[in-house]
Amino acid sequence: MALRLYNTLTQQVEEFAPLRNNTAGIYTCGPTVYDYAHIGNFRTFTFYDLVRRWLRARGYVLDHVMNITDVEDKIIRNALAQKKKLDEYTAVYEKAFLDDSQLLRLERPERLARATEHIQEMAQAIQALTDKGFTYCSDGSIYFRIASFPDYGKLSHNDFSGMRAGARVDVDNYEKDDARDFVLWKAPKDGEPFWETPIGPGRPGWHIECSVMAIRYLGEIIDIHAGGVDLIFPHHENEIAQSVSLTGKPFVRHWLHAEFLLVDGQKMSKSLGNFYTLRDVLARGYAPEAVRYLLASVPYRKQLNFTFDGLKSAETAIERLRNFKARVDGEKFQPGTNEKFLERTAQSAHQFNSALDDDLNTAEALAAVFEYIREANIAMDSGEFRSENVDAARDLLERFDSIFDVLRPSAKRGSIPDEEIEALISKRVEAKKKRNFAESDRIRDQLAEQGIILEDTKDGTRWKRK
RNA sequence: GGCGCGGUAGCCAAGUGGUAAGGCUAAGGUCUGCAAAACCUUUAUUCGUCGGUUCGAUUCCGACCCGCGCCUCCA
Repeated sequence: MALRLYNTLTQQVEEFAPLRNNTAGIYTCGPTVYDYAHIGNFRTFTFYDLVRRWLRARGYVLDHVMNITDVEDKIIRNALAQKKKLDEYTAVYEKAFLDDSQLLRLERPERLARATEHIQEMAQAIQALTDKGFTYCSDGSIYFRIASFPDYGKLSHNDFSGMRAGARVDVDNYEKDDARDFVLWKAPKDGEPFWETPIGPGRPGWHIECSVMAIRYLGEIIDIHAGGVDLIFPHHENEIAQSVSLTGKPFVRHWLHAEFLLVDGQKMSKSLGNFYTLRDVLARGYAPEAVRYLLASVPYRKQLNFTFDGLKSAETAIERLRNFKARVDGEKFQPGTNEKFLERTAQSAHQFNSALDDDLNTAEALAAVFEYIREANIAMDSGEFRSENVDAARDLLERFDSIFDVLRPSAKRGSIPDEEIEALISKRVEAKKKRNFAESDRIRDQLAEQGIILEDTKDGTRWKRK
């Protein structure tokens, strides 16, 4: 079965097929680097990562561009307050974003595109829109005239046809002809950074960067454009208006939107005090993989209520997966093949694939894996699992981990080295042989204090870091 | 008010016109020198409410109730 994805535009699940035979052109709305990204932002970014990984698993070559918005009102305000140059200010948060992404094992897109590095191209695009009659000027700023774009509202399924607000004043005190119109280019204001361009001095509005950079790197029609649901209106609606007006072609074939992460049943906000950055969560001692697992385990079109209980539950679930992997890798099985169980493994792999093909149903994919693990454990306990079943089990785990990527523990600082652990374990084995359980338990407790858990199996002692 | 998402066991959550996946938690048990890991058993006659269609609905239709989000800052 082919990969099927829900398309916000058509409100239907549609088969994915890229325009350029095997290459998927993807544009995702990235961070605005005015502050640390919070885990709600990372829910969406984790979703992008899953899209990437699953497309690759399905044989597509990725051509993925993500923007970094490094010029915008809040950035300018904060940079001014700290008396810093724009790029000096944004560099801190861009780095923080990339570091956090790495902790969450989010793959780097093929290209990261900074808004400030494409100002002249944006100016050109705005000029082109002006030449075609889609814009107007007001107080040195340039606006897009929504009245000139009849399809406005198609993505968000809003009907604006009856709505004709008169001239009004927006938050920036710029004059607009129509409430729906949005700014393409902002005239310079006192003390604020601006760029000299053929369309005059100023800085770009928010929406134009995505249209310009997407078209620049991916062509006029892109396969997938993704973001959070809050971007559907007005951001993506405005991107469509600009891009289609510019090229005369449909802009995007699949619009994908991730639902919100909630905290205490509400959208995260600083005023409610339910605002967590990744740093906040890790500072409480949770592993980054647990965050990744939690964010990935709830299908992206469903709101996800973040709780620390949920994180704990994610950690335990990961433990179970890792324990199983350790068993597959470390246990000695009787020689031979259990054909029936090979079939069972293939069935689980198929179930896993079908779940992800079905609009990235990660919950169902996980269920397939856990069900398999339970049955494999039973087969191992009863001796029905044979040495030649190991490879298939490993393949399944690898396929799982190529998407979820939680099996490898994150390095923890300050742990004792492996050799030291092994040495202590040998001492303990000796003590146990002599039935000196007091000594063997003492060693086990000593290791436990340092976060090392021992497991005695019929094939010897296995250990892991907690 | 318009648009969108959702209401399934203590918590998270999948799913189907034919009688409820999976994870976590809890209790009991098997295994173990004791643990750990693993396994077994138990936990929703029921899927927001009320109607309708149907031999049969959690799943389709209608109405209603509740939660969340967007409606020119926003993942």
